Amino acid sequence: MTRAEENYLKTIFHLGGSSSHLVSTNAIAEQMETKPSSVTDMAKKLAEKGLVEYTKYQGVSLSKTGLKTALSIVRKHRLWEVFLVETLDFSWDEVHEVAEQLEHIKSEKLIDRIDSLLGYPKFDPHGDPIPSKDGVFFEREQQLLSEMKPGSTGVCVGVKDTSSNFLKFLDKNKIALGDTIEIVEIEDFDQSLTITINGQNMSISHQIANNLYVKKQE
Amino acid sequence: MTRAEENYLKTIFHLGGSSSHLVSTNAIAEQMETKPSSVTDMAKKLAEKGLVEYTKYQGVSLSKTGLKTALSIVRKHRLWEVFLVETLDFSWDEVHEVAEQLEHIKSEKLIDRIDSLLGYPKFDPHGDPIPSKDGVFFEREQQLLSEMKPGSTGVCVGVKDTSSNFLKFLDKNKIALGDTIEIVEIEDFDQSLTITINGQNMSISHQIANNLYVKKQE
DNA sequence: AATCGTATTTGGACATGCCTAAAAATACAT
DNA sequence: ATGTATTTTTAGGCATGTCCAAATACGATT
Repeated sequence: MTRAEENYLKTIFHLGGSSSHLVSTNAIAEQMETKPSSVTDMAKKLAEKGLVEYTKYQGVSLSKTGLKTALSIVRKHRLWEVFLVETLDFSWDEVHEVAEQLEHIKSEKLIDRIDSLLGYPKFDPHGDPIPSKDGVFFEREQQLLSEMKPGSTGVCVGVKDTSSNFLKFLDKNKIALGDTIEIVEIEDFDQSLTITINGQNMSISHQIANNLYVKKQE
Repeated sequence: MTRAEENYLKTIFHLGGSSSHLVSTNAIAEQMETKPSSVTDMAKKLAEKGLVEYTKYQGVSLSKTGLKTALSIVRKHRLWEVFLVETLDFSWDEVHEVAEQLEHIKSEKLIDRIDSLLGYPKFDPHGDPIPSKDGVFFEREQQLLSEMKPGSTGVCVGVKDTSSNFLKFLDKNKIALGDTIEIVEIEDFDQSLTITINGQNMSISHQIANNLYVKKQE
């Protein structure tokens, strides 16, 4: 299993290509910043190896073993992210790049020991769930802050955009996972929100709210 | 800097190719388990990039920047080995393979934090010195146990052979770095040694003694 | 059902890093 | 000094993974 193959499987997984949902050549190319023709080549190769199902002009989806492989890479990526933040004091906006490299290290013992060192975390620093050794993970009940109604309350559980810029913005405004947010009001003309967080009122744009996952409080 | 380039530089360093000492194509090929013709190709490429000096039919040696790069890879390899043993409870005979992969991770911050986490160790689990960030390291005063005279005493400081087999042998016989060894006698016909270690007498073959570094005690 | 525009695939090409087989240079004999 | 053995290089090829440009298929519209 080469690094390129692993990256393709991971991307297909992130684009929802599990359980026979088809992902288009174009979508993969865009996500990976490569060309559709390269994707076609790799699709053939992965299909050959039984890691994806591929139908010409239709798209690809992960096979059972393909999904298993993808999950193990995602697991490694997210565990390394936790390690970088928890053990080495990286901030959550600088872990992605390094984890992209570390996720390809081949040693089951290594990742299991890291898992144990960290106390078997269930979520990574961005709130994404970490698959267990045997590929099980819980999709947490969540929705975008932008989908909530005024008057409702939620706990911040994850981010959709994991770009450094967005994460730094959250840091600067003291918005962190675990914080409780109440929606006070939504402006009609630009969809911006007034929220209460940590006892303070503040205004955030629709774009921000559209990239923050919250868990609705009853 | 590709992974292959890094591996070549590391190998040249280990074969003593610093400070204008020439290393032969064949030696590199053998060490890397590849063919001499491949080495020639890479030698040209590295010379092109200014990382080695290369004269046809003579051999290669590291340039200043080549040495710097090699040292940074060796530093990373050895720090990761310490991390695996100290933090993740790997045994010293199973760290090499994984460290071979980890040494290629590109993140200065990562390795510096690992260094700090470990308390800036000076030696790796096999007793090899760890270069500092700016490439400085101390070659410890040492000699092979097989070169010592009967009646002399030394402290075990390193291993020459780092193969899993040899290291497991040492474990099994309770020989560890830091132990004091006294040479009682050397057999004439097979060069085997009788030594006192941890208050016990034992016999070891010449081959074993030829792979153990000790520091002579005055 | 024909057409237009987009998505996808094909064919040909390139860089990297490796290989084999043959040629060239060097080293070592006598 | 000359021939032989060894080392090293060259030449040509192969696999991986990428790209571009051209050809092809799809699907939405009419």
